Amino acid sequence: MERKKANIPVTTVYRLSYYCRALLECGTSGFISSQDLAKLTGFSDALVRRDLSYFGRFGIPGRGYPVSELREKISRILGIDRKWKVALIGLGNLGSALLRYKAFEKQGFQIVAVFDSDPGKIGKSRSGVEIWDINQLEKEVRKRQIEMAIIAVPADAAQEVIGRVVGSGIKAILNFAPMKVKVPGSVSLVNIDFTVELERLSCVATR
Amino acid sequence: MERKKANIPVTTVYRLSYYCRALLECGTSGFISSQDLAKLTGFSDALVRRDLSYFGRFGIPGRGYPVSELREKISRILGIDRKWKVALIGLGNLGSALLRYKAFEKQGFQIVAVFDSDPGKIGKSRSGVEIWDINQLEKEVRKRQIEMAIIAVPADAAQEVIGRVVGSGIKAILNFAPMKVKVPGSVSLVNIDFTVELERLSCVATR
DNA sequence: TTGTGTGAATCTCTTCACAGCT
DNA sequence: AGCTGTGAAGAGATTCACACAA
Repeated sequence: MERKKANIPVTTVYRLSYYCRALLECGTSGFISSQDLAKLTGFSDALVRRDLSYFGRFGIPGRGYPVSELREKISRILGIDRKWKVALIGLGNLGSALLRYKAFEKQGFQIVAVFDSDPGKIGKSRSGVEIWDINQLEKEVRKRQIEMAIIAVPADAAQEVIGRVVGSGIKAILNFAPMKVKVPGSVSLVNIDFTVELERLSCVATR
Repeated sequence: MERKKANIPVTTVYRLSYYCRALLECGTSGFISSQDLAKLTGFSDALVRRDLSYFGRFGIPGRGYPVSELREKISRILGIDRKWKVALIGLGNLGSALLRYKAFEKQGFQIVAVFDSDPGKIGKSRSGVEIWDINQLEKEVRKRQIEMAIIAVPADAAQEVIGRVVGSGIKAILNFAPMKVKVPGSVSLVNIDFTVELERLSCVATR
């Protein structure tokens, strides 16, 4: 295990995504300076250098960072230098939209199974993916080696569903349910809460 | 204008949403302590008190915070003590899901017009909301007094669309397009970027 | 006695500024 | 000359701890 990330700001990880995205627009051309990468992403050049320095010394003084190499390094750090098999849980409005959302697949996040509790949906398939009863979760996760779950169920079902997901051995959860769910420390959880973001917007717009 | 918010951490605003949500589960019962509110939300009690203290002295030593009153105060601060008229821009997968998503309406965010560039959609209506040509944006915003926009268009269209939205006089934008867009300082912008969040998850899960 | 509100300490993140590498 | 990598300073956010109000 080469990786040991002690004091890396959470905000750094978040910015890495933007660096990576910006680098995709730089072709494979030779080098890019922290200043240029800063301009492309809207952060400061010092911050770019600091962020990258947490993971090694990728730059060459007087030149900058080698574009392709840096992109690969960041991809590796972000864990997107490979495919992730993902279970989508909840096939309501949002779940259906996420299933059809092509950007996930393009980034290497493949939805390989959908789970729902509606008997009218179970057994069918959508966008080429089979829909399973949530009771089959553990079995399918094992069989298909699913490593990540996207939760798109109503708030009142979220905690129970997440309990099952954790029980199935999945260690990475993206939760869209507007609800503070609890998971063990060994499980990574990222929340996307539309309502909270809307309220944040409404708050800053109200000042 | 009573409001003047100098040094309030951005994170505080975000937590207010969670406090508000937790308070909804407390009925109208008398008082709640910072400790109890902390337990309900997962933050520390000192943080709860600090957060609330930015906006006034709502608590009573020895008792706690009056539940209903606090809920009202926070709603006012968040700007959700009223209705917001919202334009949805982009009626693809995500846009359609957002239009049907009931939680927005329930929180007082009413989608009163949809805009798209697809001639096949323009002029029709969905979920009881009319679909307009994006060229009609300025006119409709004025006519309906729309104050907020939700952007659900592809990344490559986002900056142009947001330019138009800003031009129409809207001062609050929730952007789902995976793209760092620029807006003038007078406009509030909140981004929800699925890909960035997925990568963040993949990163922390990879360590 | 209980629990708020808040200075002071601590911890975390960002910027400054520059030595040193190319 | 140009740009990285990084100590040190600065800014920001959180926790500590306690005076004081009910």
